[in-house]
Amino acid sequence: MEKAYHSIGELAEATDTKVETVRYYERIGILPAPKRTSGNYRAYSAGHLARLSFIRRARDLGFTLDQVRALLALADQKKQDCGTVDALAREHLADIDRKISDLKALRRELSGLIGQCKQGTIADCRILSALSPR
Amino acid sequence: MEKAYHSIGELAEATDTKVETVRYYERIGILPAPKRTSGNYRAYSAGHLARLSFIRRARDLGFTLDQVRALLALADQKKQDCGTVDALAREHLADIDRKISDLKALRRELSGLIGQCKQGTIADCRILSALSPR
DNA sequence: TGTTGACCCTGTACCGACTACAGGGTGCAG
DNA sequence: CTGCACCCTGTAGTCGGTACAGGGTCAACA
Repeated sequence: MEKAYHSIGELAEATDTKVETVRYYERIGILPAPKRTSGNYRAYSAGHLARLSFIRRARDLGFTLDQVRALLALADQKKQDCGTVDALAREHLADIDRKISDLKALRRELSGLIGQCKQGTIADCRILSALSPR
Repeated sequence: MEKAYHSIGELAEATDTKVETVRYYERIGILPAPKRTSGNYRAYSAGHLARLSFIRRARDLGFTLDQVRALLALADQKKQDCGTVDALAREHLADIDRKISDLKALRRELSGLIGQCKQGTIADCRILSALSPR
């Protein structure tokens, strides 16, 4: 049988989170405060583990904590249609696409600059002049 | 003839920066404090404009303020070989490549989830279950 | 039984790179 | 001379944590 409760350290390790971060999530109200042991240690249930896993995974996917809050709120009130969730994800995908194309533009620009300074002095460094006011 | 001095608002507009950000740059010592008018307004020279343009452009390209500081220090002490600058840029390019591939992986994952929830209820939403503990 | 040492507690301050006021002063046009 | 846009300083807030300081708890081992 599974252990009924987990310490904060176990929870943190299981979800690849720092202990301080778990406490931070509790403080900002995204992870409910668990029961305490007689020694005042936090005692987390499987539900806490599930919720923290959800939060971490969504964070890994780049959702902000506010978006995670929204997703959790939706998940909590079941029986609604999940178009809202889909819309949230689509919006997020559009953000990601924007970032990717920005980074690609940046990459092109920067890689064009590299390797042009092999023996020059700062005075005629192409990277610095590319960054200088046009 | 060009105007000799610029107000903080003009400088900000010319470099697409917020006025508060310009003051912030001065406070952290990356943009030198300009002369003041009799009314205690900041009066920026063309040199300030050039330096701020440099900072903003480097920031747009994703350099941190610390990296910008390093670039400015190099640019200031001319006549050195610019291999250092080149190395800094190469390092940065590697960062960009990492970011791009991370985002692409994320994109794949997220776009696989989207569009699977057309008529379901939250109870069987694939996005939510993909986020739930495995 | 006593003492290590790993873990836990609270509270607060800090990070980067800004952003947003509050509460006041300046400068110019009508 | 009044109104308004702009400027000043100083401080606090944003996001998502991270890093202590200064203590308490617990289990194992001598």
